[in-house]
Amino acid sequence: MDASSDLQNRVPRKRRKMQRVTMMDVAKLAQVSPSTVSLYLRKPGAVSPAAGQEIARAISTLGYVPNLVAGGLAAASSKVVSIIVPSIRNAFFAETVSTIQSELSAEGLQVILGHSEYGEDQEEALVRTALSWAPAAVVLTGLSHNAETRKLLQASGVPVVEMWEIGGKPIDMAVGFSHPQVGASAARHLLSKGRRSLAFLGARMQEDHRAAKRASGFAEETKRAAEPATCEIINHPGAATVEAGSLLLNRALRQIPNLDGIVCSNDLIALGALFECQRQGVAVPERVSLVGFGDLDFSASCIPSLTTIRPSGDLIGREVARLILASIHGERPEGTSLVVDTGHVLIERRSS
Amino acid sequence: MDASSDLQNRVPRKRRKMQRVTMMDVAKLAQVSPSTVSLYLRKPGAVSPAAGQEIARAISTLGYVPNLVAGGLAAASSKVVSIIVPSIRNAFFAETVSTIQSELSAEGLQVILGHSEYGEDQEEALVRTALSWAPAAVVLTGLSHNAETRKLLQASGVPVVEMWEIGGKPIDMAVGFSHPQVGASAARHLLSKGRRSLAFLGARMQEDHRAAKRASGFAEETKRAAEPATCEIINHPGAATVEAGSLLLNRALRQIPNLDGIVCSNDLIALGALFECQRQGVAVPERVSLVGFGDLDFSASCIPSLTTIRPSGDLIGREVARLILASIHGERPEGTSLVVDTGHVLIERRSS
DNA sequence: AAGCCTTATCGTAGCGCTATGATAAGCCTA
DNA sequence: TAGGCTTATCATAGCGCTACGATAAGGCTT
Repeated sequence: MDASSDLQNRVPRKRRKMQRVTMMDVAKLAQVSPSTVSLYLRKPGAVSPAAGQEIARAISTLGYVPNLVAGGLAAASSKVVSIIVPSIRNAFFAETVSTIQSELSAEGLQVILGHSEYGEDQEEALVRTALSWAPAAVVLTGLSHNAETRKLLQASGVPVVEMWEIGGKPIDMAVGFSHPQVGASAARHLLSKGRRSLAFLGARMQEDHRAAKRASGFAEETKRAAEPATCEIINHPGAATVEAGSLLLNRALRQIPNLDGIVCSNDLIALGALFECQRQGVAVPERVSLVGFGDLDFSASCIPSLTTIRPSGDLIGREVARLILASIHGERPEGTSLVVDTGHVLIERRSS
Repeated sequence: MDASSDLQNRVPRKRRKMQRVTMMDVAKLAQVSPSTVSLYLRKPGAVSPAAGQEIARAISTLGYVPNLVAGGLAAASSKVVSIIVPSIRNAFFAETVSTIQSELSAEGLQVILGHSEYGEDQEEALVRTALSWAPAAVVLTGLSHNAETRKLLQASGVPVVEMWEIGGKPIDMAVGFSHPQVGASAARHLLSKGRRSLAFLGARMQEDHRAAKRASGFAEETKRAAEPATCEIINHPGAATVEAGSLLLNRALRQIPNLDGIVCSNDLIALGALFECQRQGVAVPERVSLVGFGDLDFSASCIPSLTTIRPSGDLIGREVARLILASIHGERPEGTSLVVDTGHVLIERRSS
């Protein structure tokens, strides 16, 4: 035979890999069409009870596991929600992610996780891969992103929720609270206790813009006070840890002779500061008042118990999930950008 | 025309949704075939430099984002690794997940996260959905799973890593350490300090089998001691929190008159116990020695600093990632189940 | 009983990509 | 210069599912 005929009647290619059980197999066993199986899986109410039972039986006898990848491709949108946080090690974000995850998994959505380590370029890369999953929604942390990230997301048409911060223009939706207001609340609290030489102890504020905003809100409220008061912002370039808190406290003690009020960028730092006060013989709250942020696990139990500001990562998570589900179900008021303020609560305990 | 001819020459269906830019578009612009673009994306070295440049240019002008869902379907295995932990709120797992994620993302793998809340049936459901992603690997926590979970995973042929525990028969691979040995180390340490009335304070040990194993390892080592020593295991049914630690300490003080050595199931509980000792006027380490587990952030800084056992969640994460990558690249010795012991280290500080 | 709705089910064309094997284009070697 | 080997590139058949539109089967009207 000649070459041209060879081109025409080609041998069927070897199939690469037969996967276990497909929807087709289920359909055959249940004596219905694949479409009906698919329909049953997506909207069980739409098929007749008889067919439904037949299909359910077939699924269980065959041990059928639907292939979400194929489904995602066919539906042009996969059942994943991509969440990008600065760090999962951070208890705040862990709580929120955990809550979002719980709420979404009830609706059959998966969570894909990424952490940016507070880098905007790294965040952009994560957004890029997130979008290659054709996700049902993307969740970002904060409102600060580089231009490319915003462009990518806007162009994608995917619902986007920015969480843990409000007070700027969101890409799409936002759930969180105002960080400057948190700083201001802390300042007012200390001022109301008669404290006049204040310090804000923060970590990694070059990158953690939200912490920086709490600091500046704090500083501004101090300036605005009726009685004259001073305020210094002290930053630790490393991570916000208990140890950083100890270091920061010592720096504050050195820099501010009459220091009598301290706000920490989070409760871990506050705990470190508290321990260091104890070591240095600085009485809390007698000589200095201490206010944290986050209301972590230990904050109510430590000695003295820690006055802190609770932002409720849990509530944020629930609201994020709610907005995502509403968007997916098309219940969202078109055109308006949705912003939910979850607020914050100052919890007064013994340290102030 | 009759019905049968109508069946034959049907109108082409409306396409549902055109996606932005496809590989085809890139191929057209770069004047090569789609296969070449695909090849370039997967193995850049395999295409000529000239074609590569052309393709790269096309990708950037069009802003092409590859569709991983389609890729996953075609390749019969998606670039996701599914990690199932009991809880992300737990600092241990957060650390490990974070590390795995970092290591894997360098190889273009995504992490899908699930949390089982210490429920085996919930874990099974998570494994089921995990498998519907045709994942490159599945990571589970611990060696205790229900029969169905094991069956599903074994049948799937997907690489499986069980982490944070060794000492049983893994489904496929395991990375972790022996929990009874951790308990035994803690017991030996307290005994060596002359402590004889010991207690193990744990939380949620009905569900947290690993904590329960640390407790029993502790109890057995105590029995085996040269000098006679007693040991009680006290369990708090709720979560392992600082507050649980306070409650547990009070119960221990009530139940054990001469209590002089305490091991806590984790450092959060130990911190709570430490605070409570301070409140109750129980001198640590003079009257009781205290040993924790986990070496969390605060353990070195608290007062007194906490003797603890470090399991190294970070190392576990790195090893898990290494095994996964080896499996994917087919560098794994066939047939052997791989088990990596990451060990544990007792860090002696002031609390003992 | 004809006509018109519903409702349940089906057939099939892609979704965008990768794997496979084929082909074309060089590049030696004899 | 022919034959044999590498590469580099290509054409195409699915991967398993969902969405679309069509069809069949009843159930009401009038």
